[in-house]
Amino acid sequence: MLLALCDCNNFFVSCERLYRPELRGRPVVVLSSNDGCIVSRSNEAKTMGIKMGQPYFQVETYLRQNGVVVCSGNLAMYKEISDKVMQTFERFTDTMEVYSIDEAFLRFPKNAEKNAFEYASSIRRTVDRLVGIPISIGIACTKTQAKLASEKAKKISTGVMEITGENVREILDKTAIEDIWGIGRKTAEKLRRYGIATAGAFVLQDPLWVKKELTVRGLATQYELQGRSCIPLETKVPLPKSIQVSRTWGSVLETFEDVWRAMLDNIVKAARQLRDCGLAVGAASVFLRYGKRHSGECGYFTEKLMFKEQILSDIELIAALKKLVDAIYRPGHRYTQGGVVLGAFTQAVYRQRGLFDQEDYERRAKLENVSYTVDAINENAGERVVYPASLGVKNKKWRPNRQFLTAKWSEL
DNA sequence: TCTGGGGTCCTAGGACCC
DNA sequence: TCTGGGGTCCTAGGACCC
Repeated sequence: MLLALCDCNNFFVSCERLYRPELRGRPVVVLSSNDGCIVSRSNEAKTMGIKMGQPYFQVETYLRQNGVVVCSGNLAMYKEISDKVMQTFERFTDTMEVYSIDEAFLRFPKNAEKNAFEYASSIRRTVDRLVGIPISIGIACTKTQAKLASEKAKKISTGVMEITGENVREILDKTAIEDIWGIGRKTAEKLRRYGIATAGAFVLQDPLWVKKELTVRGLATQYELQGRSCIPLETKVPLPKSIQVSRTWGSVLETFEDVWRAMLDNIVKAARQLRDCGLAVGAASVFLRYGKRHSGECGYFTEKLMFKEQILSDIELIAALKKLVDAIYRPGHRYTQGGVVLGAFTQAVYRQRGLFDQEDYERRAKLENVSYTVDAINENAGERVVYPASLGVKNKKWRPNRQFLTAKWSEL
């Protein structure tokens, strides 16, 4: 079995360049929500030493002085482009796992295994022609090896790298332990303390020791690097176990009215996701964060609620969570961020119906129909045209900042 | 003035059960 | 003097991923 990890190069920057071809060849960075941190960099920007995750305000002057183009993140746009990339991948396999917005694992068809390199090259050409996004491809027999191969592929001109029985040894010996998928900062530090600095040294360790020190997941990583597949391809999109929507707001909020409006926007977004997944929610929590997170006094309030019966309509969810937000809100704080987390799901169609509540049941069904209808209208319109009046029409000062937005929705 | 947002899985420890 | 063995469920915290 042969797996390929297809990974879009500098994905968000590449998306921006689709709409602004004049940015090709220039240093470009894309910012996270609220123009907070750098989350994508062009190769030119990487060469200049700009770091992933760097706070924008720290490098603002440097970027301006050095002609780096700055873009506010536009996740809705990137998702549309991602969908087109994934659709293109589907031409090349019937067994694929969409791993993230810019990556997918593809199982190569049997007849492609002999000419894997050529097959991968044709995937690259096709995606470039049909979508215009550059990709790198790593080929191997396990996911962990394929991830590693794709990292190596990014550094060579062909954009394709295959790990085989012949070259695996040499590649692992040249790979720092922290560059392995599944080995994070803490684990890498620990392994280095034991004198294990490369992937090549890691695979030689006693599996029992690895399991004891790094748990079963570290063991899986070790096996995968050795070529034993332990992490299966997840071809079906799993239903989420929780849905979280939170935002750092564009300005500090202090009154309950402001905070509630901002939270309402999060709740409506979360509820829409819930219904899109065909789920109903059994428990929810809200949180409010105040103060400056990285200096001075700060903290957060949070509270959780279990529903007697699982619900999914905006109206019911809003009513329940307003009480919760009311319970955690305390005047006199400078609120900067808030969010909602939904959990304890069941599939909406399989919900248990209460025994003694015919009237409630009918009322609930009506509210749910309202929500489904509103979803359909908004889906059709391509954006949110129907929403709770209490959200307000103007004065949305909680909206995250997006100073450098490339395109407005209407122009896409 | 200013540092994102959204997930998953694993483990340990406590409560509780027989 | 001395106090078993086995299990489940829940939660918090840690670690990892994009």
